[in-house]
Amino acid sequence: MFDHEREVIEEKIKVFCTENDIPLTSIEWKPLPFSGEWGISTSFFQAAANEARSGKKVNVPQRAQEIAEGVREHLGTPEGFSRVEAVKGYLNLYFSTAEYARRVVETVLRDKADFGRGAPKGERVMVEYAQPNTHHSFHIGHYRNAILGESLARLVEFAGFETIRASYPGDIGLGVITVLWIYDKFYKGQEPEGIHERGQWLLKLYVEATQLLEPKEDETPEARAQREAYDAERREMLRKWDAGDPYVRELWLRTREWSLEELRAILEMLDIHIDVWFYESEVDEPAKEIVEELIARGIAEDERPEGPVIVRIDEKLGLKKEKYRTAVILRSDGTTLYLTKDLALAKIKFEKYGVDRSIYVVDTRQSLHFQQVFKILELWGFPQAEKCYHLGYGFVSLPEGAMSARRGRVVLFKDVADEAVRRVLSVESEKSPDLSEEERRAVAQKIGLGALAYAMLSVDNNKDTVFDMDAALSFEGRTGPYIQNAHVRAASILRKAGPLAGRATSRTPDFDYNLTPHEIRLIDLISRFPATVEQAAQEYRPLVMATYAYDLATAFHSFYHAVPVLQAEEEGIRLARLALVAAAKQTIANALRLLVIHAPEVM
RNA sequence: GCCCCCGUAGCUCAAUGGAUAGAGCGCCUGACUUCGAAUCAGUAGGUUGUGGGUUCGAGUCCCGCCGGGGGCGCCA
Repeated sequence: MFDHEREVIEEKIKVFCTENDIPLTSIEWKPLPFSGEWGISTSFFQAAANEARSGKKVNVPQRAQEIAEGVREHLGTPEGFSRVEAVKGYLNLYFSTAEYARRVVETVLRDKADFGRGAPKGERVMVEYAQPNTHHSFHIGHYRNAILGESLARLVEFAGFETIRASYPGDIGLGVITVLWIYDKFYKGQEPEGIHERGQWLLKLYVEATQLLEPKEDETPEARAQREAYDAERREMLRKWDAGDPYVRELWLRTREWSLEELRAILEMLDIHIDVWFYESEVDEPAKEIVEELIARGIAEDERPEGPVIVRIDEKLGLKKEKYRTAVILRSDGTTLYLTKDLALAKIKFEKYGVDRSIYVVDTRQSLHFQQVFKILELWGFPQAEKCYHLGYGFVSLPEGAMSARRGRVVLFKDVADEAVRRVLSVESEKSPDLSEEERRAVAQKIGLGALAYAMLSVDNNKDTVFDMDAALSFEGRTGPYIQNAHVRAASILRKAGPLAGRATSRTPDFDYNLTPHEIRLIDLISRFPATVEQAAQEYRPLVMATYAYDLATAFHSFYHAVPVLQAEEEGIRLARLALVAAAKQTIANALRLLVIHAPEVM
């Protein structure tokens, strides 16, 4: 945000170093650790170390300090800065707060929802997430995936990438057929009312079917014969699906739609809007063609009929140790695999959608799978392969152990969301008694889902988590509602200010009074928002934004308590602080938006 | 056997190779006749699993070891 000032100073530092024969390599700026003042900082350890390496006998920390002092004298006090100091090898430049504060607030109030948006990057990125299997129900693990993917999509989009959101439901496979089988055999014609009821019912059928089809200990010969007969029926159904049997296909499409309806309803609730839907079943045929091409080009080896079609990735790359191993891309019976379909899908993404970089938000347990996909794409000759990225995340387990759809041991997202709303409502009636019933529900949903989203996004993605309802739905401390509350408090002040708020925001007031450290801290954080967006997007890490949003909210809450706004003595100060409150509110809202969390006016 | 991830306060987690390793929860102390207490201010709590190495500087990078989790030719 202060690039120009920085460049001017960098130029001067370079001149000083050249004149004094100091081997400066690069200048890197960091925000000054906050201690009541606000500014930027750089250090000279690198330059001093360079001298040491070139043979001069120097003590690096001492020499760094000498250089810093030299630079300080050379710079004097540049335009726009209040003071410059050299401490322990660091050069610290403190901003003249009045001018900088005004500039920050003015920028935010001018750009509004666009404050922090990066310049167009000229690249198209596709983020693939929301890949639940159909004929199941959406559980809390799927939720982590969806919220992580959506936050990432919003981040890269806001940072300046043209962004396409893709969903890839697994709509076929033995698990799906298992549900079709039991439905057709025992429940034909039944259909619960209600989108979520219907979706969840499919999961119940799956659990029941699994029990019927799983071998038991000490099973009687009759039971065993029964089970094997069931299994034969199931396999026959899979064969029929594969052969395009009209009856099985119709049944499959109809029940699949029940799942997809539920998925769409949940995504809608989460404010997620998918641009492109890929279905596993649709890439099956293209996948087969790809195998032929890879064989023809000598990348894959056909061991049929004795074995499958494979790619010896390590061998092709000339690696001695096993790393990517050998991947099977076609079963010996000619059917495709997960990997085959991902190859086909990647080709479609590159060629049909023209994506330059491709991000896969998928469980970290599949990291070998994706490494294999990316390496095969590379061997195949796609230049985009190096810009493919697997954003893995740790799986979500329950206090009683891993979730298991087969055993029906899952925590459904819908149940958690409902519970979240209930809990918010119970505290809300006392917090804001004036709301209408309708408003109250709408707000409760925003707060409940905000708590949930923040609980997911505030943990580094590669860590496994145990889902704890009480922790995830906590509203106090480092949580979504804490941040939302800062936004609400800002909104409240602006409402109470009446016409004064309009005056404060239409023409940015001056900040030429003695700012408190609370105000400076707040402005400091606001000014860091654009760089934070860039960093989070560059590193594909929503956590960076989650941490920032909390820090910003903390700064606002502290400011709120310590610094009077409407009660400030002079009108000039009132106006300036009102403008600052408006800027803080806007920045909090922008940050929350990137975390897929609503910023309500009241709560 | 090989590969990947993790190990930081009692618990859950942060920390582009930089200044005194930070938050939340929990514990204890204070602050609502005052812009909304889902808040704030403060106390206590650490040999960053361990042994080496690189570096002016290591929680962070490299190597070994210990502990936990995940993955590895026809599941997804």
